[in-house]
Amino acid sequence: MDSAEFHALAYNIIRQIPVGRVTSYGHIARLMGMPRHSRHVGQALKFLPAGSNVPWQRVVSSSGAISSRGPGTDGAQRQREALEAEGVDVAVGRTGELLVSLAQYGWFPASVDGAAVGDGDEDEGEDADGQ
DNA sequence: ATATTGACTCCCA
DNA sequence: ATGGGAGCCAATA
Repeated sequence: MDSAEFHALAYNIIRQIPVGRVTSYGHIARLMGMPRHSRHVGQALKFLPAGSNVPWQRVVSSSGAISSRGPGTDGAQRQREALEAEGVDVAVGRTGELLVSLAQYGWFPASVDGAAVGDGDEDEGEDADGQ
């Protein structure tokens, strides 16, 4: 698979995250059939062109924490605002760590439309969507 | 071509 | 529950 295809697939999945919900890099990678490419999902978001309809803000780490990619960047801050605007409650730690309750807003379907699940490490699980 | 980094995750102390 | 270290795959330097 090409990096461009990887990005496209990642975007395709991220676009399907419902409003008011968040998921993790690792899960997206898993849905793509590449559970070991968690970091590259974030990488793809970095390649994300402006104006795209990809809700990158709904993607956080597996701990539900928003990675503060640099003290001089406001990305994490904007991400929090965007999430709160969608109704997602974001907790802020002492040092400004942004935490989202995955138990409450986490969205982890076993598979999504257009996703290629099934590449080596595969452990099917029921939708943890506990609405 | 080799070394380092990165919007990560998991396991063990 | 928290903290530190190793594992991973690609992109960049």
